[in-house]
Amino acid sequence: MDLTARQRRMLEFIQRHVRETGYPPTIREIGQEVGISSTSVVNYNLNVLQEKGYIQRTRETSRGLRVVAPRAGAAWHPENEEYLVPIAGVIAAGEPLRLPETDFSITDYETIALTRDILAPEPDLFALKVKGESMIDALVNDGDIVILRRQSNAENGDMVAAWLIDEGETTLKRFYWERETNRVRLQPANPTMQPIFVHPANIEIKGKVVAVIRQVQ
Amino acid sequence: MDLTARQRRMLEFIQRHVRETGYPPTIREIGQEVGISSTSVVNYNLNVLQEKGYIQRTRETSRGLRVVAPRAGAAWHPENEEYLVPIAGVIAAGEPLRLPETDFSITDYETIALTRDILAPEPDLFALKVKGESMIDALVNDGDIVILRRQSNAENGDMVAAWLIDEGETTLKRFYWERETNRVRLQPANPTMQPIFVHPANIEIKGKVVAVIRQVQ
DNA sequence: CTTGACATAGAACGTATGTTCATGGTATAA
DNA sequence: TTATACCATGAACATACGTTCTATGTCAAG
Repeated sequence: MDLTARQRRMLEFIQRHVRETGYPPTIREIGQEVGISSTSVVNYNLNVLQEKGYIQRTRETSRGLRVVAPRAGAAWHPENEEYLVPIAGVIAAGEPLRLPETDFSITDYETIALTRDILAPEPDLFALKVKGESMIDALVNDGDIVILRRQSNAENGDMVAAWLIDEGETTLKRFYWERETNRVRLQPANPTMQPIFVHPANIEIKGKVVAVIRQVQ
Repeated sequence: MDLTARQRRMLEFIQRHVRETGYPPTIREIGQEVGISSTSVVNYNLNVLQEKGYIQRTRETSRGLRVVAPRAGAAWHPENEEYLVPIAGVIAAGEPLRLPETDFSITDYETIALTRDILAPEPDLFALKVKGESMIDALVNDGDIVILRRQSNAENGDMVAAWLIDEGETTLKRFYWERETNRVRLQPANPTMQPIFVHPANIEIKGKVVAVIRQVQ
């Protein structure tokens, strides 16, 4: 499912052209940029890009192109600065955090649009809606939306969404591995609250929190 | 510098078309949408729109259109979903909240771009950066960005930014006026914390909190 | 070697689409 | 009234642009 160098250049040029002019390039413009003299070759490669899911085409329509989600996670709207993050589900203290095994694409989920001012776009972003008031110690309340980067490990100080296996609990805390005692300290964001300590084998990290959005009332 | 109803519909259709398909419409597509049978009329009105600064055109280019900002200082660019909110300053417990007397424009301040998914755009929105950990009872921490609507009154249940005159303190709390005792209860968002009670004359409401954005780490 | 899948080139074709022109209606001001 | 600016119509035209067809080259599998 990989792209050839040519196809990658074509894809990047299409995105750049849309960003700079406001409309997609023609077959001939793409050919000129990438160094293809034949329109049929460009057309052929555009069809390949479409089959691989990178673009959508509209038949017999000039500039009938659009770049769609190139891969799972965050996806750009080429025409503007904002981008989409899939809302993968709900996070609640008592429930396991069930995420799709494979990469999930924005086409399968509700999404929330973010801007670069809020968070730099990157692959593997997803969002969760908070249910219940159990995350208040992380300064996160019912209804808040947390944006996470999918990863299964963490560095000290990261705010992570983790599943505590023995307790059967999902939690949002700052992660600190204490080497000397080989235990993990999970520190609430609220400095007035006490940390909890768990064994490294008892924790399953689901992702790193990179932003929180609260819509008041 | 005003637009006719037709021109406004054309502009809106162009924006919608770009948003939905990824490329601008043709002259004929615009005509069909707006109810103009003649391509020259559409062309004529497109030129008017261009002269008035609402769009840019590229000659002899199919779909060579782009919607641009209708005028400098406008709060949002019609071609994308995002819009700008001025960051008016800093909010901290110990400091008075000094806001400009007159309406302030985004040209005079740093801004943060938001999307409609986060908050519906409206006039009189502004943002404040939180300094210090004194607002933790409102589930707002150092570095968070709160989005407010400028208003000097509040309804019961609103989360407001208020200045407590006697105490010389700024605070973020939910506002409840208790008619029987004629006092105002300011309720922390964190349900484990206790409310405070103030006399109505002792409170100066600066705005209503409509969203909170946290960039973690 | 032959076969077939894949990538490329060039040219011819049809149509989608912007441009232009001749014409006319409706206002408002002189 | 006449003049003028503005807004609209429909048709003809030129070309920008997607589609298709034939031909060629490469490479791995049989």
